[in-house]
Order: sequence, then structure tokens, then C-alpha cells
Amino acid sequence: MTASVSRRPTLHDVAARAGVSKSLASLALQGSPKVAPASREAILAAADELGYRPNRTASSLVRQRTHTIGVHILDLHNPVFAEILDGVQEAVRGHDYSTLLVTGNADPVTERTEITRLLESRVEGLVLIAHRLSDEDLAAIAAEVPTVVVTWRTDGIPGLDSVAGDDVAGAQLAVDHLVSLGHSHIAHISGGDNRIARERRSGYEQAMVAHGLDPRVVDGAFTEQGGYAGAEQAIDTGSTALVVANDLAAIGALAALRARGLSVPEDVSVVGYDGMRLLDSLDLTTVAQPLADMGRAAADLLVDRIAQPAK
Amino acid sequence: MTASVSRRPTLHDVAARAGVSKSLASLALQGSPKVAPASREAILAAADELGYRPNRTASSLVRQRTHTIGVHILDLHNPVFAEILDGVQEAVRGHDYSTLLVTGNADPVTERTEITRLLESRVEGLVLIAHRLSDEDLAAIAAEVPTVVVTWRTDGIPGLDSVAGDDVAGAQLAVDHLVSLGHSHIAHISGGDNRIARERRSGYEQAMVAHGLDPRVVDGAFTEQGGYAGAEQAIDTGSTALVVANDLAAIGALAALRARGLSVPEDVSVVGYDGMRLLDSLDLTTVAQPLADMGRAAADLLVDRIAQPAK
DNA sequence: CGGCGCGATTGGAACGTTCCAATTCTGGGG
DNA sequence: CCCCAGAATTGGAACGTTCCAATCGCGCCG
Repeated sequence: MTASVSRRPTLHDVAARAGVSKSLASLALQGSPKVAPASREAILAAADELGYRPNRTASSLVRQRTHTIGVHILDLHNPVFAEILDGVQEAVRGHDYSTLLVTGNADPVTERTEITRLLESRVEGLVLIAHRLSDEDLAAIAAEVPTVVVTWRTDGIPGLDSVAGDDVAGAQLAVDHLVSLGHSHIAHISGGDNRIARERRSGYEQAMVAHGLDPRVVDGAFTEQGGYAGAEQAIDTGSTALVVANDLAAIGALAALRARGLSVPEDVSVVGYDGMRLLDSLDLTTVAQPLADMGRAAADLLVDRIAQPAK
Repeated sequence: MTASVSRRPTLHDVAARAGVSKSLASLALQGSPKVAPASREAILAAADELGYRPNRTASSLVRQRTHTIGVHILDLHNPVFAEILDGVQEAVRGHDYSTLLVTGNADPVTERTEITRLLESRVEGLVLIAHRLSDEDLAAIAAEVPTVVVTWRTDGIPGLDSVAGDDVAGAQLAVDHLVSLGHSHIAHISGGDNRIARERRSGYEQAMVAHGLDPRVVDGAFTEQGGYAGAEQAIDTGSTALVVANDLAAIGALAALRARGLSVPEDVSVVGYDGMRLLDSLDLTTVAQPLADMGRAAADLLVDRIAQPAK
């Protein structure tokens, strides 16, 4: 007889209904070939009738595997990260893992708790699509579980890999492009004080110097507001072209220019950075990064690393 | 002595190192007040030294709770969903749940597998931020676990709540706005053949008729491409204003207009739908929805529902 | 006709927790 | 000095699986 009013049916219930032992039921549900066809059928039918749903927590407890990798995304609002995630998911589904997604909303504290949660759920690997962790935290995490960071280049932490574009070269490309259009008053709207922003800025500066031009950098941020404010300032100093730290900021810059009655690209040229698909629709050029590829590469790297934790 | 080379330390290891029983160690780590201070200290120290990390799968197996709600997002690329998620996360963290995020990438099949995965992980509730499930699937899921759908209005399925804006009224608002600006040739670029698109379209049509104007609808989609194509067609028929099915499509429309040398809002007015923050930067008007609020409401509803599964 | 082999099936231990009931320890009151 | 209350601690069962070793059933060979 079925127990109380309602309770999730367990393997035991299925076995009882099919008139076999729970062991055999388990075997059948896993599709083992050593189950007699008749039994298999009875078991599958029983499972179906009861609406049986295997309990993953129990299962991953006994086999010491979760077949799950954790993914942390810095900021869901930036479509760039979504694109990276696409690549990760695709690669991960190829091997037989599934992903658990988590976001810290750009707040370091919730970021840590969320990642802790993943660790407690025993994910077998971790992909960090950008993060705000300290190097110590990062090292501690990488020591526990194979980890790969996308977007940041991070060296010298054992057990940790990273996948990143060459931001210095990318920014140089942007400058080269503008110079080839005939610009010489090219300003850079920076992305603030973080690793990536610094690299892009440095690429910009190097390229400007290489072309014999005067670098002019104004402060900004990786947000629309940052781009807006930066653009206003840059225009005041008479720039005719802008290299903006990322695409979101470039959109902000676009708005600022528009507000001043300047049109793009006729009056001012703007180059963003990241390759947001959205920008195809606007008249913005961007330094495209192979985002999905980066995600794919990260996932592949991670899976390898899980398979054998050698360097 | 510590076991083999390396293995995740368990509660048992911690207890052994602290010289107490695993029961006491468990108590101490949960912060129970009935543990003698000296023992507590020893246990905490041992846990720290070993790098002990509680195993959530084991824990949720024995207490029959996971303290987790599952969230499914239709499409990470649409920032609108991210905004809804913000609200969900915030509300959920208020009660003591955490979220597991999953995305089907707008593909019904992976969508189902991912949700299945959440169910197997025994999430206590489900928030679906848009979805492509059939009504049967939806009903089956809602029968298993409290579920709330955001964005769609869905009635008549037991155990399922929904949170949605009034799309009909919203579209009417858009038309009213354009009429008040003096427009009479107002076209609608639709969002395709789905529930939301139909409602917005119907709101548009009702409002046009109410104003004694001729509705003209062109086919589109909830994407930039859809907006682009739709706008081209609408312009050919001489419209001076566009009500676009959503913001992403509105951005596409903007691009199409720009390509034809038309400027917004001087030559053509465009109203989008959703309230993407990005649009503040462009010259687009949008029917803003209280996205974060909707997410918050959904989560609150869900938590209530979990607490007591009455209607 | 007895045993052997093999396919099918089963019981039970194990995974890492939580928590209940039972046990030990402490000191103070009679 | 004994007893007892209450605090502190402990053993062990339970959660729902998986999987190993052991058992069962049965047809076939010698």
C-alpha cells in the first residue's frame, strides 16, 4: 500500500509497485542491459504511473560525482557575458555535464556566498565569467576545485586556468582603424580602475604613441553612464574620434553625442569594445571578441582539467 | 590519522581532529547553543584547519529541504529578463532561499531538460521567467512543485501563479502617446505569433480603432532582425510612427530608419516596449514595465505558496 | 539425474549529513 | 555521602540512491 497522503515516490515505491527489488529498479532506470525485458517494462511503467522523479541529491551522494559545473556571471545585464555563457553551455553539454548558474550582481559579498554555495553543492569545476574576488579567495577556490576564469588573464595560481582576449592588441586595433579613417584627435574613455580597463587603456596609449599622436584619456566606466560622462568631456576637448572601453559605455557615449547634436559617424567616430551584437544595429564599430569561442574554450579546458588534474 | 592522500574532509574528520563525536561537531557547526564553548572552539578550529566544506547534498537529503528555488530564464541576451531576475534574487534572499539559475536558450527541448534537472535537484519552487512549454508540460510541473510564471498570464492551471503586466493596456498607452504627439499614420511591428505579441497587438488595434485610425500591422519578431525588417516595410507604407513589440526590436527598427536616412524622433517616432534601461541612452520611448517589481512579486508569491500550498 | 554455468535478481553496505533518544558528566542540596 | 537535575555529549537510525557480492532459477551437458 502506498504510504501517507502524498510524498514524493521513491525508488522503493517504484520497485514495490513493479514487484521487484529496489536494486533491480535502479538498474532498469539506468538502462542496464542485464535486466530482463519483462522486468524492465514493468519497472518503467510503474515509474511512469507514480510520476517517479529520481532524487539527484541522493544519487550524487553515493556515486561521488555530480556531473555539474558551476558558472558564475558577474553581471547579467551585460549581454557580452550571455554570449560567453552560450559557448560554455554548448561545450559543457557536449561532455556530459550540466551547468549551475549563479550571479553575484557585481557585489563581492554575494559573489562569495554564491560561489560557496556552488562549492557546497559539490560542482566538479567552476567557470568564472568575470569576478571581483581577491587573489587569495581565488587561490583558495582554485585549490578546492578546477577553475577557469574567462575575461581576466590570471597567472601564477595553481589549479587555475584563464581564457582572455588580448586587450592591449585589441585597443591598438581600434586606434589603427581610426587613424586609417584620417582621425588624429582620438580620445579614450577608460573603463575605470580594473585590470581589463588598464590593459585596454595601455593598448590605446601605445598605439597613439606609435602613430606619433597625443594620447588623451578621460575617466569613464564600463557602464552607459560612464560612457555618457566621458564622451561629454572628450568632446569638450575637441576630439573627433573615441575609443571607448566597452560597448555599453559606447552606447552611453552615443547618447551624449546625440544630445549635443553630433551625429555618428559623420561628426564623430566611435569604436567600442566587446562585440555586442546589439551594436550592429547602431552605427557603432566595435572590437569584436570571439565571445562564444572563449566560453567554449573555457569549458573544454575545464573538462580536461577535471579529467586529469595535471597541468 | 588522516585517511589517504587527499579526500574531501567530512564531518567525521573534523570531529576526530577535535576529539568529539560527529554529532557534536554537527551541532557546533550549526551554531547550536547547547555546545560547550570549549568544544565549539575546538570544532571550529578543526574545521578551519582541514578546510572543511559541508556537503549540501548530504544535508538536504536528510532534512527534506533544499532551501533552493529554481529559476528558468528564456533568454539571457535580453536584458529585460536580467532585470526581472534582479527582483527575484533580492526577494528570495530576503527569505532564506537561494536560487539556481538555468536557461534553455529559447530551445524548448533543452528548456525541458534543464527544468527537469532542477526538479531532480529538488528545488522547492520554480520561477519561470518566460518559457516555451506546452500547457500540459506546465501543468505537470506545477503539480510537482509550486511554480510561478513571470511575463505570461496563465490561468486555470492548479498550483500555478503568474505575474504579468497588462500588455493590452500598455500597447494602448503607446498609441495614445503617439496620437498626442499629432501622429495619425501609426504602424505596429508585431512580435510574432505568441501570447504576449498577440496581446500587445490587440491593445494597439483597439487603441487605433478608439482613435478612429486605421490599424496597420506588419510582421516582426522580438528580435533586432525582426524590428529591422518590420520597420523597412512600415516605412514603405508611409507611416510616421511605430509601435514596436519590444525594445530589442525597437533598436532594430532604429537601425533600419537610420539606414534610410530618417532620424528619430524628428522624422519618425518610435515607441518600444519593456523598459530596457539601454533605451534611455538612445532616443527611444518605451512602455516601461516595473520589471524588478514583477520579479520581486513573483518570488514573494512563490515563497508564500511554498509555506502553505493553499490557493 | 546431478551438477555447472550463466543470466536475472536481491540484500545490504555505503555516501555525509541531521536529529532523536539515550548516556555520561557536573555540581549542589539534602 | 548519595541522589538528582540539568547540561553536555554520544550512538545510531534515517534520508534515497548505487553497486558489490551473494543468491536464485533454470536449461544443458555429460
